[in-house]
Amino acid sequence: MSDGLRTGAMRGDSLLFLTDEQLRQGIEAMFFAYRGFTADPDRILSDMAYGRAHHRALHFISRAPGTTVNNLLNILGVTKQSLNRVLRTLISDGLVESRVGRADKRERHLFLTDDGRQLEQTLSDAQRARMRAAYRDAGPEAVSGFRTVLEAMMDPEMRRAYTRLKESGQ
Amino acid sequence: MSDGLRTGAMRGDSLLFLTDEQLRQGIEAMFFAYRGFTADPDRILSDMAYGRAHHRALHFISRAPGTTVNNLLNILGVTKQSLNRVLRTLISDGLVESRVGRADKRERHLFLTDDGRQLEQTLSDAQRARMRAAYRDAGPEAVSGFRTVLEAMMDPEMRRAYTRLKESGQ
DNA sequence: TTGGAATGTCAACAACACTGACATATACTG
DNA sequence: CAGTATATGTCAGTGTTGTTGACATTCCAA
Repeated sequence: MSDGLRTGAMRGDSLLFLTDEQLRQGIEAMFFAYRGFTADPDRILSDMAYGRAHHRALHFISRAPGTTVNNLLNILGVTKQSLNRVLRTLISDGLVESRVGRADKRERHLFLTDDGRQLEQTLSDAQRARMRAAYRDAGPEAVSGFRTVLEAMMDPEMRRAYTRLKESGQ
Repeated sequence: MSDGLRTGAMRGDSLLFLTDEQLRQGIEAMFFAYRGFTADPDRILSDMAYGRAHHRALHFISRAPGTTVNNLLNILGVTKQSLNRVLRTLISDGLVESRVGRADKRERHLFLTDDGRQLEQTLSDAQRARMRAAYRDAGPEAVSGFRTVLEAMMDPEMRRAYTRLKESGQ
């Protein structure tokens, strides 16, 4: 790696980072890192009757309280049948509340209950702890590059969803 | 948290990248990017009787021909029973060859057949194309940061496996 | 040589995704 | 108002991929 390159440097030596070998290393890095990324919440959830799908639902409901089922569907990229199975258990277990829409009564708006918030917090804390350690080790410039590449890797539609969430957040 | 900073780069403005909001954005970026990361091979595989697990097996056998089942197990992080199901179909479909070990007859060494190599290539090409586009858009410095953060996010054991592969590669 | 460890296989089950079909309530439109 | 579209929920069936448990084979060391 190393490489100063960049500005006047995109010729000759450069583009080395686009070799098949470099790309393959990136692919493997994504694979191994994603395993770490999900490991901690998975461990916590394995003791309960929940799985990764429940975590994802809790995360995005927490992030966008009042979101509709349809919106959540699009963000998660699963079918309504699949999401419904997850939501049903979360609602009946009292972690998520579903309120009929005021403007459009067909819609259901989703909120976390106190219990839901608490579980989400537990999972989130575990995942953030790993993220924080990685960020700290890598430093701010690496983090910036990390986010840039991830964003470039998304499907355009998901990039829009991501950007929307990001802007609503801060 | 906080902690002994770093060196030149961490003063004043800094540590902003460690706020919960920043971490959450990183988490979401990982989620959405991973979807993109797997989307292209998944699309190709959905027409066949194979899935993502088959792709992973093909990838790592291609990367380390002659690897044993046990070694593959550790890299993939699944149980031997789970891997075995995948390998069985790949072998019976003539994409992977399993040879009994010479030194230790308990071991099976795995190799891709010509057909296996061809499918692996097809999947790999699709995945690399997206990776290449993302890398190109982001630039070499961002790529360097990307890899640094991913590496820091891995479990130590996986980081070792990753490093070993990386060094065997180039 | 015998017992334990390593390796791999088979069977059964669970989680979570998918498709397809259909029901219900509500909203919109001509 | 009638008819169509939308949002949600549900049932049934299927596929992939993970899990445990049980077991056979092979190797190695006491």
